[in-house]
Amino acid sequence: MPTVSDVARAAGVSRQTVSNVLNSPEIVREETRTRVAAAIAELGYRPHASARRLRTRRASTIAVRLDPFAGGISGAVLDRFLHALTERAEARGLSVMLYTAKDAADEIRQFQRLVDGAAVDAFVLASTYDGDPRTEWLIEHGQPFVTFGRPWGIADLDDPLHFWVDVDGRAGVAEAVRRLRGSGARTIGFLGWPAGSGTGDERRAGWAAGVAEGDREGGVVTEGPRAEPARLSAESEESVAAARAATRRLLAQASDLDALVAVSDTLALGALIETGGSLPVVGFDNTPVAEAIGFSSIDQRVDEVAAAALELLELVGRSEAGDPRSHRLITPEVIMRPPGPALGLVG
Amino acid sequence: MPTVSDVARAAGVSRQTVSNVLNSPEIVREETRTRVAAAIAELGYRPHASARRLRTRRASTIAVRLDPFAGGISGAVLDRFLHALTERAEARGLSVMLYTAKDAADEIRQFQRLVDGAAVDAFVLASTYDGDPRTEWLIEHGQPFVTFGRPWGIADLDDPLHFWVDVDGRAGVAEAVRRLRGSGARTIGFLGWPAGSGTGDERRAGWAAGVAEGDREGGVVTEGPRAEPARLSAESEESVAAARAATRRLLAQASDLDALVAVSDTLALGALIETGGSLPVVGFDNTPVAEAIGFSSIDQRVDEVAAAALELLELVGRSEAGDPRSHRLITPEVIMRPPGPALGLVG
DNA sequence: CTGTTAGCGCCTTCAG
DNA sequence: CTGAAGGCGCTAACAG
Repeated sequence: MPTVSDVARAAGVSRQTVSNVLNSPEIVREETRTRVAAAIAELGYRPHASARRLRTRRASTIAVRLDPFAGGISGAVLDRFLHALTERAEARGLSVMLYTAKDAADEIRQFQRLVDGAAVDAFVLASTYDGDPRTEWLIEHGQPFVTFGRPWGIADLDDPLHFWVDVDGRAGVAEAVRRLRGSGARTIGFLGWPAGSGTGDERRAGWAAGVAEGDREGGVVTEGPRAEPARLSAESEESVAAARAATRRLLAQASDLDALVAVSDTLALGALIETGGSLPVVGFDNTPVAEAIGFSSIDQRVDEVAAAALELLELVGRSEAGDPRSHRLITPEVIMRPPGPALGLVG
Repeated sequence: MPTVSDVARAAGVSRQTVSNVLNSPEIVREETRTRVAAAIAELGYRPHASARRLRTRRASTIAVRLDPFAGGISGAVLDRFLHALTERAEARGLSVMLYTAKDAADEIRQFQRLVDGAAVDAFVLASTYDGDPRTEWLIEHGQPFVTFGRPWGIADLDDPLHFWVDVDGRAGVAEAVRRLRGSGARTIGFLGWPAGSGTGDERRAGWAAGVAEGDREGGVVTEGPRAEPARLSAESEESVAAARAATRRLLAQASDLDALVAVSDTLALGALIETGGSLPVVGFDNTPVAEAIGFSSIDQRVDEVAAAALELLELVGRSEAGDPRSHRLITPEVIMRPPGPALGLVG
């Protein structure tokens, strides 16, 4: 492989000029630049990434953790995010490197390894939780990072050192309720996870807000039964079987249900199976199953998330306290699919 | 960060000795080794990956293409493979780097980029096809690679330069037929892709073999109707809707069907929906959907595939013509799940 | 704008 | 077994 020296010799300039043409072309005279470019093309020169890394002390690589495949229908969201991230990163001249970890402590050891070896110069984390030691470590060690998922500690939400992107589940679910009402549904239930998961609580709040909004519009008093959503909501673990049971409970306590919003496609599927498709159900994540079976779902728009994450990475370190640019909330998209016939569970 | 020189000074040895302790500890005297190790631990020294790469001209990194998310239920298999690969690679001191490509030509450009930049020193390709230009390029340029998927050109199957791992779909489907028969089914149909896809044809062949085997055991003459499988087989595109239509056709021409094997979980799902769960159906890929809904499926054992792929990578270049070690066929696992009630489509 | 000088941290000679 | 040089390919500083 030719090196900068070869190119320099061929173009009749110094090595440094070649380097300039590649890294700061604007400071090189037009004529010289084209001559060098010609030599580069002719020799088929390609910069040697390792050498550049050693010199610049930057890897132009971001690390992403790949969990040991949790399974479940919704596990695929992170994979989709990864696809999107890889594509966007490439466009910015960044590479994506993967690592795995058993737990947070193990992951921190991986941080050490990757940082010390200068293999990587930024991290993208998913699935953050309250008091996450990983973000603490990264902040403490001055490592640039972005999380997909907001920090769930209240005080951290505006931490200018914590750059995050998240999907506004609350807005998404509220919009789904609106859409269901638009197509005639009046009593809309919710199938959620047990309280305590930040994500799930947000989505439930979105449903409650959507229902309250409908009640106001419909002239229902705030104390009325439809404005008290507890009766219309049930909790379930993330499994189809549990979702079926929860749906049964829900129908028992609210036989007037017109439609359901579920916190995940897994739960939505359970509800669909249990009801035989007689009720419109909206899931969350717009997984391949939703598409295959043909039920409505809320898409996280991982593509936007990936783009935002990379934008934020560029700001890391340059942000002031309270800078709103240190985080980004993406509004998901409600994908409505015609109910009933497409499902084929009833007929 | 401390460097080898710092460690050497602290331990009172030369830089080279430190390097030896790290790379070929057996040639260093025990006592020196422990002294150096102590210095390493005390200073918190970590080798600098970029510097090492520059010197050794090896990246210890393998590249994997991440497709722009094809969607579909079965797309997840590659993701699962990626998870497994990352884990296994890490254990061997290798990193996994991702790239994307629009088409084969684009992918070859990526090869160029990654190879010339010395960012990567081996490739793992998935979804190979007959006359794949990618493998040709890699062989021509002496780049180590393994494919997940056998080369579908007949002449290439034993090419000692083409290292591949694949899942034995034929054996898997034959075993599924056997298992269905074991639980009482006598007339077992097949729902496949249109002929021409290597993978699909193999799976169909496995079904035909399994049926013929059952006929022999049952004392049926080879010319009998059950030994002529055409009637029991239908073709469908990879979509739930198409699978439902194909299932209808199949039932029309073979109303005596006891069970079905499908070439994919998508088609299996279509068959299940169409039959309302009244027939046992075995899918392929053991996707989360199969697990969630509870139907049987054939698992590709991506973990074994990943392990085999990495083993093969170590052999690349050292293999002689006809060396059977240049490829590996993994037998998939048939996961039987109790039918009917778990599905909940009927009751 | 261009050229010169000096390493980045490591490992592979080659002598001791 | 250990130590002394040299250089992988690149770019940050400076001097012209």
